[in-house]
Amino acid sequence: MARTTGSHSDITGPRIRAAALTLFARYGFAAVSMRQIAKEVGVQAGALYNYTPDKQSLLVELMRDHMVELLAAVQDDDRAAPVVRLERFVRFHIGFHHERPDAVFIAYMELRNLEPENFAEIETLRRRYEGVLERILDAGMARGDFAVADAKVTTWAVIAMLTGVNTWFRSGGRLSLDRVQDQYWQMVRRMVGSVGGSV
Amino acid sequence: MARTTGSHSDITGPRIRAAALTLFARYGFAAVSMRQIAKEVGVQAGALYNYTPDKQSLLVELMRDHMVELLAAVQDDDRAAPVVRLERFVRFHIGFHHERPDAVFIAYMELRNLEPENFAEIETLRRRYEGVLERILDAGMARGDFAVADAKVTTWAVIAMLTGVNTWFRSGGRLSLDRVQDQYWQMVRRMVGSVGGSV
DNA sequence: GTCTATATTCTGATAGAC
DNA sequence: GTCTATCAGAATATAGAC
Repeated sequence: MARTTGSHSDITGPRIRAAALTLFARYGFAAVSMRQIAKEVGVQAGALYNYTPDKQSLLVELMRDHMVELLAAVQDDDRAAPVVRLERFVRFHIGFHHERPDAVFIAYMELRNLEPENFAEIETLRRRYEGVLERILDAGMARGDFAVADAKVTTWAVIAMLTGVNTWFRSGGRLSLDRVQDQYWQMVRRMVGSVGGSV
Repeated sequence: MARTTGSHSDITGPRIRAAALTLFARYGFAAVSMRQIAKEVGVQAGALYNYTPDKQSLLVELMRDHMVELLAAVQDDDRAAPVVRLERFVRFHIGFHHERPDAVFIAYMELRNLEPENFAEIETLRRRYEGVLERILDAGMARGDFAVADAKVTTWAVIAMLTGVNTWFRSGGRLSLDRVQDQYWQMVRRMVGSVGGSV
């Protein structure tokens, strides 16, 4: 039996977050007003404050959820060969980020709008994600599969390159997502000095 | 002889642009008020409007100046070997962007705050810069020096990777700028399938 | 839980004195 | 060219009715 009255705490909360995600991504956190979010959801501005203490909390929750989801999904298996782990990481990063462009955009662009303690929290999560790739590179170097000058620099280079896909790739264009993942994997494989085609 | 009165049109204008650059980069265009800019310069808010018709013009002028400077500085010589041109491009991009982090940040982050015709103008300039790299890759493929699956995709991948340096590199840290340029050049050279060390 | 109404502060931009 | 003063509107957040 559906609810019958004006009580919608189970549905309004998610809708507020969804509206904030879309609007923050399109116009930027500072440019979006609480009234705009409320209008998108179909409630009055005052009603938002039943779900979030303030605008800043709305932003940091979106960013934290995104980073936590990312970390839960990445699933690196350190028993596999480094080159296999690296290929999985490259394809995963492109695919995961492609599915949530708004969250990715916010997570990378709105860091400067976070208050210091919130910034520190999100940065810790980001560094943890970077650590996944760095450990793969370290493992490959230890086995002699990769020839990388600096694992940290290479980590940043690879992640910047992969995240950049979101700025130009759109489904239905000249290239399929699979093909894009193939091309980036080829580039990354070469970058780390793993020229062999085998495992 | 120095000027003696309250007339400072030759100095206030640049100071306004400098203040806007710093503040927009730090807090974001939408989050910065004209009063904040005026305070940084040391004038009242109304005085700003002797130098700019509105806030939007201030933003687009900063972005246009940056892109025009970038295009004037890139200087590709198509008589040189593609691998030489590519190395110069990589080192140039990192060096140029390192010297003006605020302008780079604004040019990449505030596109969504541009009105449509301003956005179109800046995008044209950006595509022109990307074209410089794309032509280098095309030339290298035509000569068989590079083995690149897709020149456009590779262009975007390389530029994203190189621009990403600004997010982590700071002078005086573990690595010198020269060393960073060396490492990125090695990665790019491998990415495009140019494994030989000679010209 | 949502509403209306409002307190308070800030916004971009303009007018007119000097 | 810069100032003070101001307009008209929008911002975040809160109070209290229902």
